[in-house]
Amino acid sequence: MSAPSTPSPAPAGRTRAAVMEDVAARAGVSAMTVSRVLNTPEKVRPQTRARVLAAMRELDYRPNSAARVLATGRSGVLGVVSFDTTLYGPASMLYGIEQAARGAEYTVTIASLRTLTRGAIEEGVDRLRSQSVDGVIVIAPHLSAAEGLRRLPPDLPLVAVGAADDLPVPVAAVDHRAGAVRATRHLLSLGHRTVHHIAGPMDWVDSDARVAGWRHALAEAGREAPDPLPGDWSARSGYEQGRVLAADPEVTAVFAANDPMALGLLRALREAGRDVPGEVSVAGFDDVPEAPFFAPPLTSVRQPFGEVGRLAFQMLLERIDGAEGVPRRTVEPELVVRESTAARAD
Amino acid sequence: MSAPSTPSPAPAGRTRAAVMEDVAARAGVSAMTVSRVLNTPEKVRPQTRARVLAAMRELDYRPNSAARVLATGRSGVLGVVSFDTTLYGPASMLYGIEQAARGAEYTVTIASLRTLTRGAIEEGVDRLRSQSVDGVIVIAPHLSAAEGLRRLPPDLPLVAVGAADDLPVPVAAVDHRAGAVRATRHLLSLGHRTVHHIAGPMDWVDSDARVAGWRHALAEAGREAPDPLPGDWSARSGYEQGRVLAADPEVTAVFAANDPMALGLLRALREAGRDVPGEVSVAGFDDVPEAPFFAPPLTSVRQPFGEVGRLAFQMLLERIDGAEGVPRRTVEPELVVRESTAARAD
DNA sequence: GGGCTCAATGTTAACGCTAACACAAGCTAG
DNA sequence: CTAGCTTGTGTTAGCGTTAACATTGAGCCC
Repeated sequence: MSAPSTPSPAPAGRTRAAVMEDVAARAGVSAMTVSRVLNTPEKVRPQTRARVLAAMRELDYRPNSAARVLATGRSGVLGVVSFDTTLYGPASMLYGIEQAARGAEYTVTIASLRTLTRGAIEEGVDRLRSQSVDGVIVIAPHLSAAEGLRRLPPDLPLVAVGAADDLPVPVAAVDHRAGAVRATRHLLSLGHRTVHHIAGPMDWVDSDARVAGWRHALAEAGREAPDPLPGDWSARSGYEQGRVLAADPEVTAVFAANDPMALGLLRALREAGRDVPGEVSVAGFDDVPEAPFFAPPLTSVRQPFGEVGRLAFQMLLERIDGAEGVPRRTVEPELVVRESTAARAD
Repeated sequence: MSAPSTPSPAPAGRTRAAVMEDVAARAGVSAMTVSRVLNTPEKVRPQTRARVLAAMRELDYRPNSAARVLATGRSGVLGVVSFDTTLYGPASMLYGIEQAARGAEYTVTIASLRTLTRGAIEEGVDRLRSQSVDGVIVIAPHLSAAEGLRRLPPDLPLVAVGAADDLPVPVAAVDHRAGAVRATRHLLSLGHRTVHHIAGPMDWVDSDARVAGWRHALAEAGREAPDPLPGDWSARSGYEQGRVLAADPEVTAVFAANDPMALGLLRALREAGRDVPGEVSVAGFDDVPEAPFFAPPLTSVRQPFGEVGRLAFQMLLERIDGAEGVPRRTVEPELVVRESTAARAD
């Protein structure tokens, strides 16, 4: 349509994209030599290589990956099956994976799950598999996901992120339990008699592990564990459970299983006129970028999402290269103390 | 290694995955008929079709997409080039795109940009193109991205999300300007003499449009526009600029260009002892899920990210199907009034 | 009942690339 | 000086699928 104004190297008027044969003809070599320049350049005489590279540039040649895949059986693509990539955690992990993958010349294809119905994971993996991915990373930290993971094709290289630990698949995860222990110990060390807990949804592995860590820290200090209150990760659920806790004058320390719930909790406490951290201390989990700006700035357990993403990718590479076994590697989270926790007033 | 315990339909011991020819042999037909069962089932006699489908199931056959791509030239894959998929906006759009794509039997491949250096977009598009994507959606709402978008191959179906409006590419966007106008008018209608603004980074199209909308609303009311304060989308920058604003007793209404900055601003005002909304009204932009739980709950402009993602996908489909021209379609954001804005105290 | 159409299926040849082997020329070693 | 190795390149075949054309047989019309 428009006149070619850019100094594009692609000859205008050309109708079909250049293929290897075109490059070969232009450089006066065979297609195979062109292929070698791409894959094993050291096996081509520098002079020839230069001619071929020049021809590629002149024709704006791009290798056709579909043909490559067909010929080699390797795609250089890895699939990520994830539940709700809108959440900060999954989004960050996806990002970490993508960055790591790029460094290793891999491309990432995604399959988001809308729901976690039975079979959803298998369907996601299937969609990716038919795209001939070299391997798959599953981000689905649900207990019910375990079932789906069990019945996956055993020949497909696969790594799960943050999954249950009794699975027959390799897992990369944050040590949620250790994080919960740290947060709870911190609150106890401030003189609180016990620590209440707003938990994540029942179905999540993360929730489970955090409840376990919280329980453990209370037990080792010889304290009773009050019933945890169930939330669903949303600020709203934190708010609702927070209203319950705010009404109970015995409550002086609360550990929320993630930051949005902590935010909701803070609002509930504020509305009930209970000062944080004067009357009640609050700790969260995730350490989202906004946590330092909550009212008050939130003490939270920082999850190294990006790092887990990189770890998962690395483990997947090992699988693809033929590693056996079902390792489980974890990354330690770190407690970041801010102003929402303080010594118990007497 | 382990004994086959699952009732997997794939015959154990089989070494190579089944291909079309295998299915054909088993069903007693030619490969072409199998292909037809997959692509144009109505052209195959029901009886034959059933036999073929049965054979597929028995052999756990999965079509090889690489071969399909090579033969047809269509991949059923679309690429998304995005800047920082960790941010709520891009993550939500990506999700919207993926969901829409799934409905149309498309798969999504991503290329995240680490930086927005010159050429980054082209490089991202190139990476995707060599994966033979059918089309590309670029999420890069930066002014500097414009340059990159200009020099893209004209034959590749492409849609930009939220890009500048003087570009030679189709654009799907939120009408940021209209959103800013609404927020500013709302604040003025509450009796504030003027509205201050914490802007996004200079380089973003979104920032620009929001500044323009804010300016317009002030101008139409005959008010002076104070100098906008530059932020970088982060809560921290909102906090820092907030300290400046909090120190100025003339300031009674602030419109922050996104919610995290509004959150930082709220903290700064709180620390300075200025009541919100008693002394100062605050409005944000994005309406993140946590906004209702800020202190106080934040009035904000809701961005329909998912909708924009769907719109972009739909526009891309039209491109792929041969549509011409460079349409620009926008979605109107909506103002959600909460407790952070109130009538000016006298 | 011969020629026609139409529906269902088969055959052949790509698609663009690379693995595997083949070959030529130059060099080394005995 | 010849067998044997090395280096650089070419040839052939095949990866799994579909487009395009070919074939077969049934049903129909005049």
